[in-house]
Amino acid sequence: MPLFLSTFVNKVDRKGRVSVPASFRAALANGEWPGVVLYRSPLLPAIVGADLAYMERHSAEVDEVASLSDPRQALSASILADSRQLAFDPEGRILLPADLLAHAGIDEHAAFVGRGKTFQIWQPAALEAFNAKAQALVQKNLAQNGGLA
Amino acid sequence: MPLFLSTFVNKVDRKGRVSVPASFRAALANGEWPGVVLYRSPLLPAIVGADLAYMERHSAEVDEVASLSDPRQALSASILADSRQLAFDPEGRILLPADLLAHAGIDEHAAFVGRGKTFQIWQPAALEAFNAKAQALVQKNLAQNGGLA
DNA sequence: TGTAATCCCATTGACGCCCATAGGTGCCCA
DNA sequence: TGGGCACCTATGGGCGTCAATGGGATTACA
Repeated sequence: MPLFLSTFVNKVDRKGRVSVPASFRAALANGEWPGVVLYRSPLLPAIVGADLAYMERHSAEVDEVASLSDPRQALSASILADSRQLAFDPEGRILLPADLLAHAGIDEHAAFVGRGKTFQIWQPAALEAFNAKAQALVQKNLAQNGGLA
Repeated sequence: MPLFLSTFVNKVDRKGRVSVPASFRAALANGEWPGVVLYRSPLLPAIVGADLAYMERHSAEVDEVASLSDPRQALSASILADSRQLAFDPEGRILLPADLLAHAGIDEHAAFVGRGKTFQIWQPAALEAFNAKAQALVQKNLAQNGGLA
């Protein structure tokens, strides 16, 4: 099981290529296949990254019939359909598809954000705004509960 | 076990041929036989694609006697009866039978949709409509549960 | 003998591979 | 303990290869 930590901002070159942070590559390398799976987050303006094993778990949930009635299956199915398998080039880069770039609003730079078993790719400014909101929410919650983190 | 991911739209040429996406061909190649099995989806206006091993699993469910009383067996039996085995041509294309095309309403373009252990072939506009509905269902559910995907 | 399916060849455009450079960091050795 | 060096990561660009597509020719079947 991979573990994605920390945040890295890398450049998107003219061809749409980005270096995947070396530590993320190392986490992905545990699997059999040298690459990553990406799909558009259903709720956020971000791209989600995971390894093949993660997709296989989704695959196990999708069954011949159901799907339409069961929201959980519908989610897994739509993720499978939306995802793409991207291999690393010899330098550890991937080519980001145009529609994924559009979904996240990414142009010059891409921010890789570790989220544990998966990671996300954001447009840096959008990430900053999202983080600020998340911060505020956390602060408010801690104040209410008097918790010390 | 193959893993079909992502969505690809390919052209149907004048002769009724379509290129099967290279990554799907790779997933199918794990099996012994260079081709694919197709049948009409019982629920959706789409064609279902799978490998031979998948059909063998259906075959195992169907018993000489029973069938009609058990809905699951009945489904497997009808799928086996409706399915056909199509070989790739040297370029990796298949010739889509006319009745399958009619069932899915496919004319100019065919959308190959990964669903994990199987895939589907749709008429692109119909797929878009279906995806929109599935999206709405997913959104509603995620919003309610506060999940972050 | 006509219709249809399969094979073969050609084209093109995208993608993956190779090379080269730079900057930064950590390591080794004096 | 300080300096120098080597490696690794991130980046840019040119080129070859393969996937997708079109069309013609040959073969198989009715």
